Amino acid sequence: MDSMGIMARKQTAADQALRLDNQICFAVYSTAHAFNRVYKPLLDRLGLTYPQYLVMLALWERDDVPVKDLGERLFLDSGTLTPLLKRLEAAELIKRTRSTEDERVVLIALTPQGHALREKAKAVPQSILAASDCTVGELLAMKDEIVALRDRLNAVLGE
Amino acid sequence: MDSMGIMARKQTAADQALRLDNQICFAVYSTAHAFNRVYKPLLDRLGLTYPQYLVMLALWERDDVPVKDLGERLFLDSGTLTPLLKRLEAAELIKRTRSTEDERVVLIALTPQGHALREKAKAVPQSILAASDCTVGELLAMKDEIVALRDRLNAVLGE
DNA sequence: CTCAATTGAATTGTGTGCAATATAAATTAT
DNA sequence: ATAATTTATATTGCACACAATTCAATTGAG
Repeated sequence: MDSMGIMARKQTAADQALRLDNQICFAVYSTAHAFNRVYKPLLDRLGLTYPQYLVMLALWERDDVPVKDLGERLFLDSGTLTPLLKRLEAAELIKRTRSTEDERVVLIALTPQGHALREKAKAVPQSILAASDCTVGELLAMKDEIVALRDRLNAVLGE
Repeated sequence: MDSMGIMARKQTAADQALRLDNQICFAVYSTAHAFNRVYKPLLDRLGLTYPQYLVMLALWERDDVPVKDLGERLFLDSGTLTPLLKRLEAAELIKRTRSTEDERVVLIALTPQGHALREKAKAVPQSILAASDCTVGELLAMKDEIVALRDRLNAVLGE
């Protein structure tokens, strides 16, 4: 109790930094969850989870790619992607085939159903935009800032 | 192939919105993971995972609270918190006791070790700040924007 | 006062996320 | 050409995250 009294008198910068409200990181973390919850009912209709949706977005842009490529684009590793991709294959949205050129490589290709799902997915971003209650311009500006932050963090991780 | 040719000619707004790079949501999602990876080595020294660290931050601010309270502050439910809190109890950082007033309520209190860990944790925010390579002002501004977005998303979820 | 409805935690089941390890294929170095 | 190293994916184990369910305790309407 004595030390608490002393602490209360000198609130250091370190103390302030430990406040939950001050942490950008918690802001990002909790916003990611909020997005996930908004996406859930929309993606349920497509039979996808949010990470699966991200994989499909990546594949709709470029198809017939190694797992490695997908991992680099989504910042995910094989421990995450392998089971996820097996579920997408079980749902017959993708096909996994080992490359003949390099037997280590597994190529991910969309099935006709996988391609077709893109049309149903087109409605999703609009609903998200509505839920965010922002203009496209505001969201894009914020996105650019966040991506810049992410890239700096990833740069530190790569030594 | 024919339909692809037609698609290429008329790139609609819906097509653009499905691009991975354009999704603020992916920006938030991937930044949360990047933060997690930066935090990992720092929190390993405290013996905490990132969600456990968030719980400790919350408890360092206010102690002796029901699980429900923690859940509301962190946007997490009992399915996530119950096992996490059991691990913190096993690590002797917190104590879980059923309230005598309302037997349904489980109160979470810090142990002396739990309180003590706060001192070691003070170094963490500084390291994160350094990794983010931003000024405090920039981070706070970005944090406020992201929190505003999160709150709007959560508002939609609450009907 | 009583019994149905509500509430707070815990449990169960599914799906990430990642570290650590394993394995097989390809590359390089000798 | 063969051993050592590197590379791409898979596996295992642990820790979230959340929907759905369960269960006990409390509240509230009649």
